[in-house]
Amino acid sequence: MSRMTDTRAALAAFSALSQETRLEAFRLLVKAEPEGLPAGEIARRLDVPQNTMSAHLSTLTGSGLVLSRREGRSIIYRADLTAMRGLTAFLLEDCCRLDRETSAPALACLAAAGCETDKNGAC
Amino acid sequence: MSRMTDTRAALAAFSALSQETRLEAFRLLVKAEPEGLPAGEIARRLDVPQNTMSAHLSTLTGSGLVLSRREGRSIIYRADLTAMRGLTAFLLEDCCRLDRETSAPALACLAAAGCETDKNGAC
DNA sequence: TCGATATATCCAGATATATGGAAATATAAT
DNA sequence: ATTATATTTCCATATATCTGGATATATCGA
Repeated sequence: MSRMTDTRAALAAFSALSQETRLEAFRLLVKAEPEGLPAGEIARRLDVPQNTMSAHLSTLTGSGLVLSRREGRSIIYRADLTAMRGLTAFLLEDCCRLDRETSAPALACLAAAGCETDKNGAC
Repeated sequence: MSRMTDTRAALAAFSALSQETRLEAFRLLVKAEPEGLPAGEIARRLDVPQNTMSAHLSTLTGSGLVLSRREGRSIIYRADLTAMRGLTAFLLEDCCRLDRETSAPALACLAAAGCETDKNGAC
């Protein structure tokens, strides 16, 4: 399920990214791939109280754009590039009116253009 | 200025697309390219009161994703595919960490993959 | 077990957004 | 001029979101 199948997921993703702190956090996490970052570190870097940041991270996680795992006392957050790719595909299918069959190679094309690839070869 | 240069524009765009009625309206407008649709028609198709729709269209216009022009008594709304492309590029630069120079051909690549092209050959 | 660290949850006030009735504006036709 | 049409603006209410203090939970080390 790497594709944003319904509007629901897209709405959640857009909503998550429509808040400054969350957008910054997400960009931070994308840059921090694939290691990810602990919640406290994110809060510190963005200079936001930890509980406020925690609420935002929860929103990001709920939107599907971010994943988390516990590691000792820390909780490590990671950007979910697959979901990100899905959101981009959703946008492309609207913007460029690409259908599913066409957008798949289009995304592969982006991968070829230099972006990070996962095990499936997509960006 | 076809590129989403700062976070401001991206935030406004994400915010505009994070509401169901607006997302539907935007998708409708993308499909209606390049003719566009009058406000009333959009309201009718989405079954939303015209003043409510007007407020949403105003938000979309303010975000830069949608353009409008008066035509007689009607006001015709159109999706701004250039802005749309900018938003996609913003996403790609985060997701795939493409820089400006790389994302340009990547977008052209998408155009080649079958999407609509404008006079500059981008999708 | 106790204290320290990392994070989440609870809660409430502040702020922003969504919604739609009523009235205003702009254009067109008669 | 008057009336009909298309849309916006005004305004108030309802709803959702943001924020951060206080507190709870979970894990680790001594």
